[in-house]
Amino acid sequence: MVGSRSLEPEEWEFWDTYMHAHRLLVREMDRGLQRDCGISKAEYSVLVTLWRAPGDDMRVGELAESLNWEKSRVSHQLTRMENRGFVERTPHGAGGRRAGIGLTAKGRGAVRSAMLVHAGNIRRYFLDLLTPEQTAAIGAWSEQLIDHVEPRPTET
Amino acid sequence: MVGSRSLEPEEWEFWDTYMHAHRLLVREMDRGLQRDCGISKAEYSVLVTLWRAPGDDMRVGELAESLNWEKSRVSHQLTRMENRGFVERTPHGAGGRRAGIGLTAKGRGAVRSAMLVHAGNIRRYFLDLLTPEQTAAIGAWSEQLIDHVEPRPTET
DNA sequence: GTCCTAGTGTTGACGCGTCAACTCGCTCGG
DNA sequence: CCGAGCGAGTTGACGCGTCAACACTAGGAC
Repeated sequence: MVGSRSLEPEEWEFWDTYMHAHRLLVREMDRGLQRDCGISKAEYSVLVTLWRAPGDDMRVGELAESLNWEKSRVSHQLTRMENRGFVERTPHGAGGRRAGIGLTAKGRGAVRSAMLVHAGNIRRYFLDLLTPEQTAAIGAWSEQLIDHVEPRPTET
Repeated sequence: MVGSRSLEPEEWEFWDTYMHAHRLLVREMDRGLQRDCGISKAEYSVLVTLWRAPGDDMRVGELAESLNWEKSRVSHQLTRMENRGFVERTPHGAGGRRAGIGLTAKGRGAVRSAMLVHAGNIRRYFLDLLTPEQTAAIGAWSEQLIDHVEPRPTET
């Protein structure tokens, strides 16, 4: 497996084409969110996760777990979003420890419109461009890759 | 807003799964390059592009064009890579040409090993996991998406 | 009690990426 | 000649993301 022999030209090209397509897809999705809602993809992820949270506030660790992000990344992101007024850290832990993360009213408003915009863009730039066979192929491949890299028995 | 009707649950899930898979793929590719060659994906792209360049040095604009990057991004990247000793900006002042970009010996060495490592990882994390039908589907989709977003007859 | 360790969250340094503003040298119109 | 404008390249500010290091609390072990 460490054969590391080089790829055939058409394999390189296939890889490049796929990566290029994905980059464009992500770029358009990001720009749509930014342009229409004024939020970034990272902010979107946090907002949606908090919005779907059962209780009113989450802990940083839960957020990190749920997003599959590192805690430090969550913390940095929360700092930025707190400055923008989307979330607030409630100092509600035992002994003055900051623990709870909650959406502000502004955050709740943002997430509502963002989900609509995002859904539309997923349709426009992704779902609508796929034939059923391509959908099946990409779905199967995605699951297989996830299983391969991160063997986690989340079988559906 | 546009049509913006929300997505069906299985559409959301399809999107999430695909994005998750792609994130894992990119992460593994990046880590492999970083671990085995000590270079980042961005550095890899620049190194390979310079290595494949016809002459001995390129201009920033050509590099940007070739990589499909913004010039400022190229410039920032070159600054970092110059500090690391992979490339050099040759003051080429006469005739309106300002700076040529060339690989150093270290850069040439790095690109050689990086391409092998990268090729192996593309195989391991991408090509080997695809059935021929999936390959065909992803290839077709990629080209269609590129055409959709960036209507440019890039025949590669 | 003190020390050790584990868990949780934060911070700093740094690379990556975008956008806007800037410099520099050239060319062209007056 | 002068300056407006253009194209090439750079820089700065800022957000995103990772890694390593740093609190701080809690729970034992002794």
